[in-house]
Amino acid sequence: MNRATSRKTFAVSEYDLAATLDSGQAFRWEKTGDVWAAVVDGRWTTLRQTEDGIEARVAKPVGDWSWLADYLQVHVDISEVVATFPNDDPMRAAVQECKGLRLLRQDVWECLASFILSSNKQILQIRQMAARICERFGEEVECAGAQGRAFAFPSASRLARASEKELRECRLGYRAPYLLGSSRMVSEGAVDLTRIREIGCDAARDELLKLPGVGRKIADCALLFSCGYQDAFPIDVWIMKALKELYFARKRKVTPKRLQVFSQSHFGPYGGYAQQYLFHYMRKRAGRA
DNA sequence: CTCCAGGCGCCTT
DNA sequence: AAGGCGCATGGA
Repeated sequence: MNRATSRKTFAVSEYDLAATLDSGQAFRWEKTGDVWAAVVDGRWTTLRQTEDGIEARVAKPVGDWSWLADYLQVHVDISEVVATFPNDDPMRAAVQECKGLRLLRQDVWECLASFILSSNKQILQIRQMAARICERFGEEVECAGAQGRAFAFPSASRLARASEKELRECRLGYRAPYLLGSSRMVSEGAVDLTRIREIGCDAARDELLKLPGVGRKIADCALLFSCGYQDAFPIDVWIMKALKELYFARKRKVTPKRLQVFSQSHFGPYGGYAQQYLFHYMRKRAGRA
């Protein structure tokens, strides 16, 4: 065990921290100036991009920083990943526009629950819903400085003890019973998230699909953003639009099934990364227009 | 005001 | 198997 410190620099290059934390894969990061703050692995954590890489701080000194290295996936050689992408116009444009975009490795339950909230909502509103359930049900975490109070994402067992009414008071709308039902099944072990990273992508997806409010898209988000299944390819409205416009512009009728099959074969072993590049590329384009 | 948002579940053909 | 619709809420 190394000497405990409250600050550490991860020496990484080709890592766009802002793009990564604000690309719709995680919903808890808040930016103040050039500093990003959130609770990771039960610790209030701040991150800042520097010349040398990423500088991290925590409230209480820790000796082992592997929890954060793993979360940030600092060991990933992103140029190696990008090299596997198909060499076509859309991907070249997306890579050019999104240099340094990465995938995080989030907590499985937090990621899954967050995406249960995501259906038919804008990213800003997902963030607001997540913040409300953290404040109401999450454990308070020690937090340095004048940032106010910080709360961890509530566990499945804690949310399972909430009422649907309480969840609706967090403005979850019709998602409240979905989150409650999934919380109960996970906390009772009807769906085992603890082994989900080891059982293979397809088996893991089948497991997640047992949960109420979890369909193909939300399952794929959890598989990609928290389980490390890097070929999972979530198809949401943005990606649907991207695939239709960029790859099927000449076709009149493109079915979701067709796009699903295409995405699995076209984007290679790191298809999930390719998906995130396309997603971010489309959002940036829309933001400019 | 209307439109639609990192969809899902359920009900029709 | 495939398509349509309702759902709560609130930003644009």
